[in-house]
Amino acid sequence: MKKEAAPKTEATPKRNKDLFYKRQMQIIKKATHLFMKKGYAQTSMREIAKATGIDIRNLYYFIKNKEDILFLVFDMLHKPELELFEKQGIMDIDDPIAQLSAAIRGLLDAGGRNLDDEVLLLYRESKSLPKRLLKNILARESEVVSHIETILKKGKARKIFAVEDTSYTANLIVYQLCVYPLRHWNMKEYNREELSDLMVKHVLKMVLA
Amino acid sequence: MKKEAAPKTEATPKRNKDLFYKRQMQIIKKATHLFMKKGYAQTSMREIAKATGIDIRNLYYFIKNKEDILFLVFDMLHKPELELFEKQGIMDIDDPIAQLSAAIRGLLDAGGRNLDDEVLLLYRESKSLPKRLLKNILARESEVVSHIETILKKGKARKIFAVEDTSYTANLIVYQLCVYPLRHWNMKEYNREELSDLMVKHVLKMVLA
DNA sequence: CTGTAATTACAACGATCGTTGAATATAACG
DNA sequence: CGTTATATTCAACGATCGTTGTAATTACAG
Repeated sequence: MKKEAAPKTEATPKRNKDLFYKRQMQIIKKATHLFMKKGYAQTSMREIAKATGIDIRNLYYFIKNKEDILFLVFDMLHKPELELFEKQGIMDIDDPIAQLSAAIRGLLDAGGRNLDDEVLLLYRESKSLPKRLLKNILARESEVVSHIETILKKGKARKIFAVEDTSYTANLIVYQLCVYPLRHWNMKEYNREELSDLMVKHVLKMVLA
Repeated sequence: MKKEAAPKTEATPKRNKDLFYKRQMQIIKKATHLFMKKGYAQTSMREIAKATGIDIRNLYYFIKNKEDILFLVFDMLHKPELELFEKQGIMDIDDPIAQLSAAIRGLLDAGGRNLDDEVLLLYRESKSLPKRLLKNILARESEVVSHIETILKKGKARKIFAVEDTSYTANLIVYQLCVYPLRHWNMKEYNREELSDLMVKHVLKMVLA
């Protein structure tokens, strides 16, 4: 409402960066947990301060403001998903079926056991971010979708997959990975591994020629 | 935090009920619009008052408190979905394929053009409801899932559908109906009708033997 | 017309929110 | 050691939040 500055935290210490970013990460992690549990708007800065053991006024030395925390949280949550495609060798797998399966399993395990509520957080709190930052976040997610679409196109070209609209289906696949966090109330019966298998099967049935 | 009373609005006028519920509905509709646009926590009672033209203190004559409004909003949004199965003849269709297709198209058109953001609201703000009310809301949604599962089971018995876990797939189908509202940023290319067709095709491909 | 119930008009409460500045202590460098 | 950069300690601000009670007014019943 008041200022709309850069997402960067104002203080940029030149020496001993480690400690600064360590504290920042400490804040982000605690905030993530609180945001997931109570929601962004329902979590006060005082709660974050208490959870981290850092005084409220001190908090503002490490982060710019509350919105900045939310942005940093999203930033952290999406990192593993992108690294999956960039650093790990998924895009190098030749067989489209094996590649798609690996991508799905990889994305499901990307955030460890966290992914569950993390994605929910993204969908839930995206309206709390200013448009500029939201676009930044969503652009990252679009990258993931693009990677999936690339796999689909290759499979389609080899006549292994039969998908009408690769963009739509890629979106649907990424979207499906969040069924559990978003609909946990109806799906308590499955554990992570069962769910992985079910998803791979469903997706393959959906795209196979 | 303070009281946890019944979800019913305290005042129950005996005569001239119409006007009372008319005002209540007026509040709910405006609130729905505000909640969808800004989010529940970010919408103040004063904004609702201003939007309806009713004084803040008078608002509390028609509704119990802010949470009550959110509950009534959800209550209103889910009504068309349930009526689709109960009042309309979808459950009477014999052919599972035609029945499933009709159910999907019906659910997509249930809320008219509203459905889009309405579902987003449910997923986004469910944590703002106390557990008791949340369970009530989710139970309604489970009814929809149950109806879908019934259709799937019939098709499976007739060997028209091939689904491993009807419960999971039913959840997945209902879930898929909300792709657009939840991922609108990536899917601006499709209009409602195109999306209807795509969904029916995808779902059928997913369940057909 | 009279009495009763439904609605509106009206202001103030305590609580909590996000945010800020200055003075002091600690650690790193020459 | 002395200087400089980094980190911690501390209290108070204005703003907005959700909520409440009572008295005056309207609409309807007999």
